[in-house]
Amino acid sequence: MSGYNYEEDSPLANKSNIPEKSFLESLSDDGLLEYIAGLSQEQGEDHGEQYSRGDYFHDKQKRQEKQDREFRERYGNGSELFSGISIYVNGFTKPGRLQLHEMVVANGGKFVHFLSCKGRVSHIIASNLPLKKRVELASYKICRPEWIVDSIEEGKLLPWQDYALLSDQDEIQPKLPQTAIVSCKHPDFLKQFFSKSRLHHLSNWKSDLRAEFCERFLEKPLRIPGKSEVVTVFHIDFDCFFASVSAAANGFDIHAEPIVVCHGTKNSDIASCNYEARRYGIRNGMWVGTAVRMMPRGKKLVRLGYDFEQFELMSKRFYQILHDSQFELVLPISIDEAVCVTGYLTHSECELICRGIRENVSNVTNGCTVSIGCGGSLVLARLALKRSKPDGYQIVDCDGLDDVFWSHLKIEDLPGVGHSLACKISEYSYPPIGNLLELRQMAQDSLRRCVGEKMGNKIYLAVRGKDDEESCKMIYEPRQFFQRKSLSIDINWGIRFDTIYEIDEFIDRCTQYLIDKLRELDKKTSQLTLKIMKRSKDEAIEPPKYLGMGKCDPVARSTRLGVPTDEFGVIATEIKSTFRSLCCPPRELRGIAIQFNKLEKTASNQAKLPFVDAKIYQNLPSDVKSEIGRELNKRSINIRRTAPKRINSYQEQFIQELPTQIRGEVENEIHITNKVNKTKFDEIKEQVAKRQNEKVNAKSHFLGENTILLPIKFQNQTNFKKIIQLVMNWVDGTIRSQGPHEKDLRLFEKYLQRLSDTNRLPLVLRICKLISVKLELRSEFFSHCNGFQEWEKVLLQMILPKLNKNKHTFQTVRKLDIDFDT
DNA sequence: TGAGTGTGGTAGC
DNA sequence: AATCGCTACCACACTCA
Repeated sequence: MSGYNYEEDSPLANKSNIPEKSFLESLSDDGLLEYIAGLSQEQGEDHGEQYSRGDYFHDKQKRQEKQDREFRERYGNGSELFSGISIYVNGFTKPGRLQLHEMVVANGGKFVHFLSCKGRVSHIIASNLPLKKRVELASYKICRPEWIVDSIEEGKLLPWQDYALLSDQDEIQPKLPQTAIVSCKHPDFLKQFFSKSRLHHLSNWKSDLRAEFCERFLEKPLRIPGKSEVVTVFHIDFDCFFASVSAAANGFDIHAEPIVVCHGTKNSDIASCNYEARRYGIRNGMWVGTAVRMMPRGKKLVRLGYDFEQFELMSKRFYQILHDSQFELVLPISIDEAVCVTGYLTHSECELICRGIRENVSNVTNGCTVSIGCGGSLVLARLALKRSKPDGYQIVDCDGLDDVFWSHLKIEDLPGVGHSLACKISEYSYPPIGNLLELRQMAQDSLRRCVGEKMGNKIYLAVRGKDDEESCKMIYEPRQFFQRKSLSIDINWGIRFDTIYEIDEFIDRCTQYLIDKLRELDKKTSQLTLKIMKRSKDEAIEPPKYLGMGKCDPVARSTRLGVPTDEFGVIATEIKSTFRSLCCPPRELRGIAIQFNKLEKTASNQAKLPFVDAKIYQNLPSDVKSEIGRELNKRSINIRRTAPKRINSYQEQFIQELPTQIRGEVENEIHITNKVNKTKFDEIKEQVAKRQNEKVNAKSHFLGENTILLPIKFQNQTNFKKIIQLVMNWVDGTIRSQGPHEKDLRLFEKYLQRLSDTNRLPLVLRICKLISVKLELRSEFFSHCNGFQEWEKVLLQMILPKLNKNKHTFQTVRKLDIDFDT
């Protein structure tokens, strides 16, 4: 170890000269937070009395600055290897903390001593991390110290991912033989399902690649070609990616046997099949059983499983090659596919590039092949790619395109044209259009009439080798193009529930999943959509595919939230409430999708507002607390729990969890109450209190326990009884006077509407009956009163119509009564 | 006429 | 044993004021 002596540098002698106050004041916000964290951290260690807080920290601060300067002077050969990187070392490491500190600082990096403030640390170095800490630091880049050592040795910054600290659990846990399927009622369902879902992986990879593109862009703004510039586009794509990679990983020769990648043996989707399998007519997306039947007698079809890790690894190497090539833009399309853009290149230059890439990729992926299409526009590159497959490349020049090129392309080869549009187009004229050569003959107007304005235009341009404006955005406004605009989760497999409560729990878990992602993005949402898949009438309860969704009717409903939010309570409650409004009997549900539609950046003043962890604050030596407290106060820095819980009063939390509609009302009520408190009209006050009480009780009925983690309980007898009690008192109290107040009545009506919207007509019926009985009982004395007549009107004009309107659904609702325990 | 909603289609393997 | 049918985004038809 180098000869640094910390004690030597301690400017203890100076301590009396520095007024304590000015020291605190002299620190930046970050510095202050660090100071507090440090103080709290060191509190447990035996420091001795001679060390007072001011000196201690001042020492530390000065010492560190000095150290860093010295390190750099002594060792810094001007290396900027770690420039822009700031590391934090956690726990015991080899080499040790001090050595790492030295290495990083000497090479232009920053060394952070405390993890007090998020965002200041780019990497965490650790050799071993206990599970708890791992969870706590999950959002950081955590890698082993060898990353630093090796990077210095190599003289270049190595990818930290290669040194990522794997959890002990990951390593120790033995690979279990196929685990049984976890039911959708089980908390681990989502995790297990996603871990095996190819589509989930494809979607996630795509999002990650897009996010990475944006980050890259932010770091180093790319040169975007001008719209008038001539560009060359390379569209590069693996040949049957999953099949190739799985085959290579399992030692199969991709050319020798027909291979498919799938889970099962019968009604399982084929994610990918090699060209050998395609010779027999097998296609991606087919069921395995169908494919097996297409094989000639005696010929075997090889079935391989998914190896998502391997797919990811191969993709990483693929993209690495593209990034290392001299493209101006590398645009991610999917895990195995990218579009690369350069300025004008000659034909032979293009050829050189295509060959180079194909060879490089094959070298690093155990012989997997990519095909490349190259042309002067996105669409030409893509069409050329189609023609080049498999295992080839094609460079096309717009002017030199012959009829052969077009006649070999199918309508579905056009980007954005799938099965549905292809059918529409081919059937639009007689004889049916079969290839792009024929489609080129179609007039722009007919095309637009056939497939719509935009798509008609797009296709018209596409068959002439030109991109439409929308597709161009990928090149000319890539950041906007790859920016995420929504966030959602879809589950349409394995969904089999019996009760509404199980669905509530499931919705809670989905919501939590989304919120975690939302917070990672530092965003909030202001519009939600719930989409469900409901078994179509007359469809079998269990479809051919095991736990599949079968034929379903999709239904969607969206909600606007007044204020963008990332609160679990608000969102989960809203979704659960929306689910009820869609009237799907629990057993008929086959799929759920939840979307966050309008994403907004978390308000910057809120996001950046520094805060001190309450725990840390509590740990401070008591003599400093008050002083620190004052300083924090002065700077408007909050003390709060680390898991930010912004709701502090019971009432607020309660309101947060109400569905928006009701929330608005309750908030309004509270607003009125506050006003009333000022004007002190006792009578009104009483009325409002009563009304509010009634509302709150009504909400308790909806929400049951107020803990967000508990399932919503609808059968809470006590609460419903309370509501009835309230209503009855209300009727009693107003029957002999002027009748119900209009405002009260409106609230009451909304409550009834809510009940009927959420399939609880029996409750409405019960309220109806009780009121009717009450009126009957009172008719002898009060039938002449205004109030009596008003109530009769309510019964006949408001409540009964609701029941009648829903008569047709009453039958099904009846069946659900058991669930609602009325 | 413009804004908002729900539906449908497509893309990747 | 089966089986893991996701998810972001655009365009359109429709409704409402």
